[in-house]
Amino acid sequence: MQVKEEAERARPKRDREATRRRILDASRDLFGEHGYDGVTVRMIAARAEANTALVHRYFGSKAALFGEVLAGESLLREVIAGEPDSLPRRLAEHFVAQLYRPSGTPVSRMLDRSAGQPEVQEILLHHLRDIIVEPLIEQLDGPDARARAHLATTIIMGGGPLRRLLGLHDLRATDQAALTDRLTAMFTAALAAPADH
Amino acid sequence: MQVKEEAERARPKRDREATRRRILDASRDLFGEHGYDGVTVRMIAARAEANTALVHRYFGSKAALFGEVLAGESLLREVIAGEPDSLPRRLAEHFVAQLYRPSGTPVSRMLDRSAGQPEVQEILLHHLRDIIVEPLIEQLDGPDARARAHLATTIIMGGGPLRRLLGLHDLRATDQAALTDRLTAMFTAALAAPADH
DNA sequence: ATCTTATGTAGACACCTGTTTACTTGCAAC
DNA sequence: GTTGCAAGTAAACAGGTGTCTACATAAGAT
Repeated sequence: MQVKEEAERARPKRDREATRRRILDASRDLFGEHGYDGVTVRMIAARAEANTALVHRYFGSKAALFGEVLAGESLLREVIAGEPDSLPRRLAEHFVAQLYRPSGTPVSRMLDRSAGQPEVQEILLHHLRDIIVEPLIEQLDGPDARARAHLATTIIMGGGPLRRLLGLHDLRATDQAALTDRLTAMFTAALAAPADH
Repeated sequence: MQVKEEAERARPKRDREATRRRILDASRDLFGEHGYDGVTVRMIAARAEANTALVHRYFGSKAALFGEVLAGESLLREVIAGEPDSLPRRLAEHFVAQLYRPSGTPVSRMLDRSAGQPEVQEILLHHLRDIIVEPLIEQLDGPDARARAHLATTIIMGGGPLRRLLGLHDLRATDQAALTDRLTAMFTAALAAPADH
C-alpha cells in the first residue's frame, strides 16, 4: 500500500522547505498586520507551528526575515507599469481598491507600520525605491521626475497612517467613482509634466 | 555676594517646575526624533538630567507623558485657520516650509514616527482629529467634507514617511515656487467642492 | 538493523523595557 | 538647630526581547 511512485514526491514530515514556507507565510501575515515591531519571533514561530530557533536557522535574524518577506511582495509594480497617460488613474484605482480590502496589501501595511526601526529602515528604503519610486520615474517625462515621483509617493504612503489612525469609514462612505476621480486629480497634480498644462 | 533680592526669583536647586519642564523638553525632542518606541524613559531621564522615577512621579506613565508633549504642539491649527479659498496654498506652503526645517515640526515627526503602538494610538487619533481633520472640515463647503479632509490629511501625513525613508534632497532640489504650486494643486484636488469646477 | 545527517526542540543567555519601592537629601518653617 | 515634607536617587521588579547552545528525534543510506 505504500505508494512510492514518483520518488521525489514522497515528502518527509520533517520538510525543510515546508517549514521555511510556513515561517515565511506566518511572517508575511503578522508583519503586515502588526508591523515589524509589533511582531516577535515567538509569535511567528507559534503561528508557523515551528520552533523559535528555526526562524534563526533558516533566516538568520528577524530583520533578514523581514527583508525576505518584503522581497516577495510587489503588487504596485504592475499598477505602475502600463500606459503613462493613465498612470494617475491607475494609481487612484489602486488606492481606492485598497480601501475595500480588509487590511490593504501586506506590503503597504508593512511599509506603513514598520517605519520607526533603524534595523529595517534600509530594507524599507530599498524596497520603496525599487517598487515605487524608480518605476514611477521611468514613466515620467520632463524635468524633476524624481521630485514628482516623490510627491505621488507621499499620497501613496499617507494612506497608511490615514487608515491606521482615522479609519476608512469616511472614505468608504463617499461615492467610489467620485473618490477615484478626486484621487486621479491628486496624482495628476503630483505627476504631470510642468509645461503640460 | 549672595544676592537674594527679589525673593521668589531665588530658586531652589530642587525645583519641581524646572525639572518637570526639563523632562517635558527632553521628551519633545526625543519623541520628535525617534518616535514613541524609539525613546526609552531612561533616555528621557538622561537627557533631562533627572532620575527615571521622576518621569513617572510627574507624568504617571510614558504614554501619558507622550500625550502631554503632544498637547503642547499645535502648529498646523494656525495654518488651517484663515481664508478658505487660499487654504490649499497655505497647506502647500506649510509643507514646503517643513522641507527646509532640519527636522520638520516636532508634532509631525511624532505623528509620523509613533504610529504603530496601540498604547498611543488613541492619543494620536484624538490629536489628529482636533488639530487637522476637524479644523479642515470647518473650512469646507459642500458634501463629503470629511472625506475631502481625509484626503488632504493623506498628503500631510505622507510627508513623514517620505522624509524618513526617501529623504528630502530630491524635493529640495526642485524650484521652491514650482513645488508649492504643484502641492497647491494636489491639496486643491483633495479639498475642492465637487461641483465647483 | 545501524549509522549519519539534518530537522526540530527546550531552555537558557544577556539585555532592555516601563514601573515601583525603599531610601536619602536638601529646603523652609519653627 | 530641629523637624516635616517635598524632591531626588539607587536599585530592584517583573516581564519581554532577539538570539544561541546543547540535546532529542526522525529520515534515508548502508
